[in-house]
Amino acid sequence: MLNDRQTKLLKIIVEDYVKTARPVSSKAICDILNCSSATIRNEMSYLEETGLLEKTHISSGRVPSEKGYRYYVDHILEPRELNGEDMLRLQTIVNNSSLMLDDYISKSMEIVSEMTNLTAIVLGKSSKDNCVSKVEVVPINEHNLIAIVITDKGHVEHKNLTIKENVSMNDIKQTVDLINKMIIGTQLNEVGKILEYEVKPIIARYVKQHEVLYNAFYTAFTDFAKESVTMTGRKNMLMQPEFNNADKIRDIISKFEDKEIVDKIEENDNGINIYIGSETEFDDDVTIVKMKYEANGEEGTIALVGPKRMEYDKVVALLEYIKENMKEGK
Amino acid sequence: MLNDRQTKLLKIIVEDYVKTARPVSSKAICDILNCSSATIRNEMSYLEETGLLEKTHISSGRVPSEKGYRYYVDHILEPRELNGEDMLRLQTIVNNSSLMLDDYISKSMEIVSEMTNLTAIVLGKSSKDNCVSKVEVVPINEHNLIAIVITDKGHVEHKNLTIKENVSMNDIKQTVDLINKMIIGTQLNEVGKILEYEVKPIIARYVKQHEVLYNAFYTAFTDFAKESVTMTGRKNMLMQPEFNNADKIRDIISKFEDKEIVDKIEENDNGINIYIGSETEFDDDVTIVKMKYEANGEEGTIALVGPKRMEYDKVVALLEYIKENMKEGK
DNA sequence: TTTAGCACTCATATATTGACAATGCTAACA
DNA sequence: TGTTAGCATTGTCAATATATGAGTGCTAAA
Repeated sequence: MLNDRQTKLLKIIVEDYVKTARPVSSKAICDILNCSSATIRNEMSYLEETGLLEKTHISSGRVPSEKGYRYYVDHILEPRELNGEDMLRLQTIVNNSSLMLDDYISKSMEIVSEMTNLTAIVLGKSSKDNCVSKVEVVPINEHNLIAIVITDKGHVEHKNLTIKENVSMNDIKQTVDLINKMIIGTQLNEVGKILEYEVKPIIARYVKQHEVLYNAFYTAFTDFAKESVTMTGRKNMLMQPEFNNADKIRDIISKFEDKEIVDKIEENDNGINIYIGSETEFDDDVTIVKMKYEANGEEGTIALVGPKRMEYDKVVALLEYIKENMKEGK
Repeated sequence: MLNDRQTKLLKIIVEDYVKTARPVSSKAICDILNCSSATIRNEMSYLEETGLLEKTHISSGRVPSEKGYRYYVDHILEPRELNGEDMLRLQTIVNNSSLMLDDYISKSMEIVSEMTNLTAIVLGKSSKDNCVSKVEVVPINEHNLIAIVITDKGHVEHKNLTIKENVSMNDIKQTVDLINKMIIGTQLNEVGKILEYEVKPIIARYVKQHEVLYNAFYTAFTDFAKESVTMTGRKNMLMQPEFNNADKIRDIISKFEDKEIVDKIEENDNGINIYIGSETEFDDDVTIVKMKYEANGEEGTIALVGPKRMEYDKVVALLEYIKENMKEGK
């Protein structure tokens, strides 16, 4: 455990380094803590022994280590009060009552990304537990149909179906009616089973080209499971000095293009979670701040990605603000 | 105009430089052209006077200038025959008959991006000239509806509508029926007018809360106009050595994030168009190869973006192959 | 426990050097 | 007239040296 002065010191070093991106020297701190640089150096070397600080080289100033950031986040950090300007920008979105939840979230995150210079990620609301509330089929021409599935939480997915053989409009209608009858109210991830074991046997009896039709719908439904990921402000974060060499940037970009890695962000518990450096499985210089939300029975995850050296207090405050204003029903 | 040997020389230099990314020396060419390096140097210096070649420094080998690439593309380039492996990979997509046009294109471009190490862009089929073929509204709960618009070419867009005041289900149904009656067959970019001048007056008479409903639908339709842009393989192109400094990469990434710049690619005539360096309004080191297509009455644009130093012959061959196989109706 | 002072270390910037890869030019040659 | 050999010239690249300054660790004294 750190004593009062050590805690203050760590806080100062983290926050100064976050601001300037330069190792913090003992001299720079004297004034703030009212003691000489030598005293600071003594304390610094203790914090370094504890593993909370690091030097970039033997005679450099100190930089927070990963453990240092972790300690800061766990024990020192308190959400910063939002400044008036930021508050105002977000407020206009909160107040726009014609926005539905999804739009409220993506718009807010766009702004947050800009305000923090971080990359904002909105992970597709996991629609697995959405229930089918309507299936619709619209013919485009002889061989093409559009299947539309709507869930009870307001998500819509559509898929174009191509049917090679001639299938009568009547058969199609019959199939759709049947599907509607059998699977309304079913959770999306259950639909596959029901189609296979309950719907298929029946249409096999009544519908002539049932194989063709069945396959078309089956692929349509299974495709709906895929989740969407949207990102904004990739460039913002890459402007940070920790990403000032080409290979580093390329690496980060590659990671972003690989959806699997982005998806991994989602596997964790509720509230705001902060993953620092190696904890991210992404990059040792990167921190990911993640928040699950639940509103109107719909849940999702938003995340901010940026250098370890980020304004944790501001980020947390912003996310909490978004969550706060989401609860009030949209 | 270049004589035969000069033409050959330019071709060799372009293709060698494309392959190796290193300035081409006179010595390296002797063998191919059966003459001494001095002779090559004489020819080279002529091509440099003409502005087709450049040096990176006074004693370096030669590199094609922008004008050199332009000359190569205009007068020398002939589409390379696709190699068996590439052909095969694309063929599997061509043969997958359950794919509709859009999917065929995006899947093909994904593969092309991988094969060429370029960034592939599929620009949203300009749906302006699509006609509305159906409008549907599905209620989610008291205050939220989903409006779905389907066009004759099989595009589907949907939008969640929030309605603050209490509106009766009956009013909604009436409005939707009316909209359906009035605007089916109308081009998307005409819908606005018809809504304003023909639909609005009528629902104003028959529907109680017409303002609320009308506004909801109006914003829904106007939003549909927005076009989609998808990109794959950004990272591929950034691996190229011309983008090996951080600022350059940052610059390119920023450009990609700015939709306006990407959209600009679209404003040009049919067939395959190649924009080199400064012609791109993107970056002097970048070439954009763009192809408009039209199939089944639907048109769109695909583009490949990469360094000027790209395999033009391969790129052209691939795009032509895609276009060829698209015509056969999907 | 704090502090002043000093030796020490390392990053950063700049200059120096030699090896090398090309070129341009000139003069000779076919 | 076109081609070529030879050589001086030029700039890149990598390795090495040099100076400067910022910051530390340690010690001894307050």
